[in-house]
Amino acid sequence: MKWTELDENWCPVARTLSLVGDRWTLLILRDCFLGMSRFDQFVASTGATRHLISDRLKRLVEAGILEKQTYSERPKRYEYVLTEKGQEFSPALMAFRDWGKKHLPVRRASNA
Amino acid sequence: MKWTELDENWCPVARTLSLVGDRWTLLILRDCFLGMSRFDQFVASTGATRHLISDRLKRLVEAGILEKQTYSERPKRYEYVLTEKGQEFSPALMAFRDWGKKHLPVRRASNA
DNA sequence: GCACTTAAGTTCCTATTTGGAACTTAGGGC
DNA sequence: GCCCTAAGTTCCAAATAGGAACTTAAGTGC
Repeated sequence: MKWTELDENWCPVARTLSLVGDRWTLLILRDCFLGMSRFDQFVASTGATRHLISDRLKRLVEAGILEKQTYSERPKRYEYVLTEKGQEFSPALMAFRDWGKKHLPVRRASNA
Repeated sequence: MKWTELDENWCPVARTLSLVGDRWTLLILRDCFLGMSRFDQFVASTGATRHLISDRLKRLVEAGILEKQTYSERPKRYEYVLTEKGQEFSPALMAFRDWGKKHLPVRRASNA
């Protein structure tokens, strides 16, 4: 089964995963909650390839989780902002954050 | 960047994703919360290949999220159960479920 | 008015992962 | 013996991801 086929699954968790069940997608959403909105910010922050960021942003816009807005007409420049639907994803990221803080502490002292 | 390189990231969300930021991994966890524990159950329920299930179960056990237990000595048979660390992942799945129920309703009447 | 820089992508090619089906191992049931 | 179950593993083709360079449309300095 392909993961995109999960979109009509009986289970709401599976349907959610068909949209965001992907490491880079979730990292992009994390960045949005941290206030980022531009292509190159996502590339730099996630460490994913431009290719991947491009693809994932498209999916997120199609899904109505992000909205592509023009912030400069000449030259044409865009940014991606969370829709209300996207905003409502925050409890999931909070849960990930809390679990990570508790169960996956960084072993290095203070490097970053 | 490979996703496994996220494990020492400064961000707890990223570190969490390095373990479970994968559609099949999260579906396996969902199944665990639904009471499933056996290899073939995961295969049937998720629709992933045996190959993938095998790989993801290994990772989850290594990460201490699932525990591999013998439920039959002869023939050797195993099952996978959530550790406490794994149990504590439930808020994240709840958040996914709630978001999916609200924003991704199934369009078909009642097929499954 | 040419070279350099920025932002947002796209393209190309290689490398890694995934998908699908068959095979394996160790018994049990008839 | 022959088929069945459970938990994997193996093999090969297909899809996806990684890396780096290229594109487009300006703006900046000189």
